[in-house]
Amino acid sequence: MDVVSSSVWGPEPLPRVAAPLREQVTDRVRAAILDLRLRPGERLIERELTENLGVSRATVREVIRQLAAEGLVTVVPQRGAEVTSLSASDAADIYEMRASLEALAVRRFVQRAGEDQVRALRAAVDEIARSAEAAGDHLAAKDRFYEVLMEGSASGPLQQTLAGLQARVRLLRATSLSAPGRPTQAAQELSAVVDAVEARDAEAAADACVLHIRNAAATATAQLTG
Amino acid sequence: MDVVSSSVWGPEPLPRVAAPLREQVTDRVRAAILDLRLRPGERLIERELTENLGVSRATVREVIRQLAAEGLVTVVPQRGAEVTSLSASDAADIYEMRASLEALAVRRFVQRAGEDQVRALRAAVDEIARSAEAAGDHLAAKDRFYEVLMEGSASGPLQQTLAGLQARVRLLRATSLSAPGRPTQAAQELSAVVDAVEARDAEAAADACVLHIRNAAATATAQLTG
DNA sequence: CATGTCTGGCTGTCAGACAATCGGCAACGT
DNA sequence: ACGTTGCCGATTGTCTGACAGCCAGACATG
Repeated sequence: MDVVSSSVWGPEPLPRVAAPLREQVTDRVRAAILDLRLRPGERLIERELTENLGVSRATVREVIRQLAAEGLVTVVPQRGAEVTSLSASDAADIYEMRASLEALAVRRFVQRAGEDQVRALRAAVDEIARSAEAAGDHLAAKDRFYEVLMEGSASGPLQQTLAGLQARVRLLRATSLSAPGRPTQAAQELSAVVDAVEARDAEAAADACVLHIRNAAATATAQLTG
Repeated sequence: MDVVSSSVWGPEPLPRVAAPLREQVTDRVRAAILDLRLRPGERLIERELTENLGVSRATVREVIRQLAAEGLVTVVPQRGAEVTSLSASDAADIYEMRASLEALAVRRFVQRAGEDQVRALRAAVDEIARSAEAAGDHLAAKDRFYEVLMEGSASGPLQQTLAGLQARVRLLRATSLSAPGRPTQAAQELSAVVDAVEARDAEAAADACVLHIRNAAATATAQLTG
């Protein structure tokens, strides 16, 4: 057998150490939007970005196109880009899609994930519960949960789409979500999902997942329309 | 009342006569990909595009980012863009997502569409059946069907996502899909969907829709793996 | 035959420039 | 005082030209 084969160097074509500048910039701006350092409705002026990021306008424009395609910014012709602010009906759309697609992802997780991945999922949900009581980093905990879920279930297109939906949901946090007591309830709902996963019951897991997102959507839209 | 109000100029904010150059170019390239004049795997060289389309490289690059985000082209760092060629598992992913999301759209169509829209849907499916027998323009007929469906059901994000999935499915046509007799069967399946819609039975319609896409996926993957 | 080396073809990124367009503001006439 | 009109600055849309860096394949070499 060839000396340079197998998994000596790790599989696959090298993690591409130095990402293209354009992607680094994209990540930074996306992070700024998701952290609400750039608030929905706020305009993104090309010249400002070139200055603050130290890249040329051409690069900035490519980045904006990228984020626009992800739905995080909206470009108004002849006026430029601004951080997307979602309408109530957009929000409803997004939550419905998430319900459908995450149910799909969960079903797959049940079918394809190994024991260790299930344990990791349980650990993640425990972490969420803990951060719901004490004031831990709730956000990071939830991210961790979805990270495990995705790794064990989604490939390619599904993962990409779900990531996009998650990101859009975060935009809604601008209008402060999470009613009192919601975090704890959310943790319980997710725990129910993992219960079903551990029992290897795909349909029950999917249903629990749908329920969770429906509830999340309910409190969200309550805030939006209220 | 204001002289310049009402429907003298037609309603709504003007169909935007002159779209930004970048969008015209995007549409053209996308069309070329969807018509398979650019085949999956084919490289898109920036200089060639600038010459053939008569626009600058900067513009071409923005267009490429856009199409990359839509999943129609894949950019390999330091090598450039090529028309996406889908793996079997990608295809499976996409069909599963379509099943989930179109079921969603159909449910909504039942709830929200008016009688005239239901009639339009029936007309569209009849047209598909006709073009399945005689060698009519099968493609256009199916497009028409989805056009009606989308108009009556989807708003914003859902519509955009589904359009993206449809487009990706078309990429698979490169590896010639449609087994013998498939078009006729597809027409029957879609007819079943409309039957349920006419009966205003949302769940039945959604189920019929899922069935249709599962069958489409089956013949598609049969071709891909075989 | 295996190993270096070179070179052309592209991409990644930049700077600078110019026209077209939008939005607001101020001058204007009534 | 108030609605119009016309102008100006701020920004986007697009083009040109340039240069470094990377990749693959041709070529030369031992």
